[in-house]
Amino acid sequence: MGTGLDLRRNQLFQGLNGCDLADLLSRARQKSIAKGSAFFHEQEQAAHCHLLTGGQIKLTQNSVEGGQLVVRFLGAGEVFGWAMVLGTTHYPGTAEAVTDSVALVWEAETMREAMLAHPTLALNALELVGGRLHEAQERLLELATERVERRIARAVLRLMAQAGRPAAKGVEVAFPLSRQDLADAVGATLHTVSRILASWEQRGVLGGGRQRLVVLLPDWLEALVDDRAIGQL
Amino acid sequence: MGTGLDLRRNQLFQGLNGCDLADLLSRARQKSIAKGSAFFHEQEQAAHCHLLTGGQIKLTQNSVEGGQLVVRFLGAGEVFGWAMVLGTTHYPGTAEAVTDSVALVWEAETMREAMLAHPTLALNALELVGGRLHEAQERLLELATERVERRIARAVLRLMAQAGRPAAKGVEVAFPLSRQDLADAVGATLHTVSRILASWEQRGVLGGGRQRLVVLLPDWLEALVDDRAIGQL
DNA sequence: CGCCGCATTGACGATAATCAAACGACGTGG
DNA sequence: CCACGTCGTTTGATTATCGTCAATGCGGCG
Repeated sequence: MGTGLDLRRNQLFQGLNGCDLADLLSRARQKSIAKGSAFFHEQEQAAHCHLLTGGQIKLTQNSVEGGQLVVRFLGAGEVFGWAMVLGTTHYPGTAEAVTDSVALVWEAETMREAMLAHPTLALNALELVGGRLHEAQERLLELATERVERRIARAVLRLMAQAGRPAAKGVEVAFPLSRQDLADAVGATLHTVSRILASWEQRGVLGGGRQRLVVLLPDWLEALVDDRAIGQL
Repeated sequence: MGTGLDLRRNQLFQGLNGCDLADLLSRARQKSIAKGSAFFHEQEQAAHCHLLTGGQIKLTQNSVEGGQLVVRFLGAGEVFGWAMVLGTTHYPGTAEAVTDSVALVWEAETMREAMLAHPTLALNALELVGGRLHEAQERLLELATERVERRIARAVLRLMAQAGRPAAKGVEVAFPLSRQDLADAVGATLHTVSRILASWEQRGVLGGGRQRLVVLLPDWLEALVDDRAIGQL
């Protein structure tokens, strides 16, 4: 569709033959969402299944008294909002576009039928969810056992790996994210994050500014994550 | 097999016809593990898929520097240790028996073939993992936004729902668990958990002792979880 | 030009970790 | 059967990490 995204290479569609894929695609609808709006909101009835073909989104969950958690950031090619396919009737989170975004949308029922007809598709989905579960448990371990600074370092490295783009000096995270977002991703407050990032900036580990993040010394962050106390100054 | 566990009712096997189920079962091996030992350890090569038919186990993950997280407690009828089916080559955690336990064990490959042959099975698995993912994300939100006391309350209520057994007075958690286990389940230290449980005991919310837990006032815990500050004394 | 949302910074306080010690129950072996 | 040792638990004192409260600065957008 001219977006440069080859769906045959998508993890979800591996092993599916061309005709079947085309058939499945013909059953999808396209949905465009402007930056700042959402594909769906937490607690809404979940009847669809989404595949992001362009743009970037942020999956969030809200606790009763104001707390927010960024479940994950995602970019083109990733599946999301498929609660119904996974056996949940309501969306567990909100999918907000942080960039103008486009997604393919199927009726959950259509996707389930396709999986029954093409077990490969179901197995691919199983691996996909398996991967997400694995990640979630890794994060749980980190959140339960590590302190804030290291968790932030991990988050930054992940963002770099996922949305990194070489910049004038260092690697820029091509993803508009506020300190608040980062805080919500690691389970900390805006303030703590700001302080820590500021200290990293002083040491020349990081650059950036308003909604931007540029990693200058990834190795330094890796060292911080891989424990050892780092040669301080 | 005389364990009183009806596998036809198992979530994983729903919608599978009797013959196919019998066939699949005939391909399983049985494995017994004594209390204190493990079905498998974190980081081991994962070539199998397990279904607990008797006993109780504890799934744990260890962080580099000593921290431990209890991923989940589970009882008869639950699937576990199927990393390979979910696309991971090594077990992400350890499955330790807290009671003498028995499990059916398949080669991961066998299970994958069965899923290809019976898409229903794959869809059931997908829902199962979907549920686990959902739980994991809920825990992430809690861990990131709530205080220790409330997290403990939640954990206790969950344990009660999962392994509760009416006792002389109140409901006993039929699961041998130490304060340390509970601490590792909520991301706190043994000491903090001990203190909080002690305070609950004083108020008559809880009873129990060494490795035992008896909930006397579940409503009180629910109130604690559902926020509002509770009428103190 | 002025407002609004994002970010920075400081002071303070509290939650929960860490350090430290002792107790009680249970199981084991003498 | 009792003594002993181990493991789980309790409790106290102290500290530190991080959240809360508060105020100000900055940059973009209307």
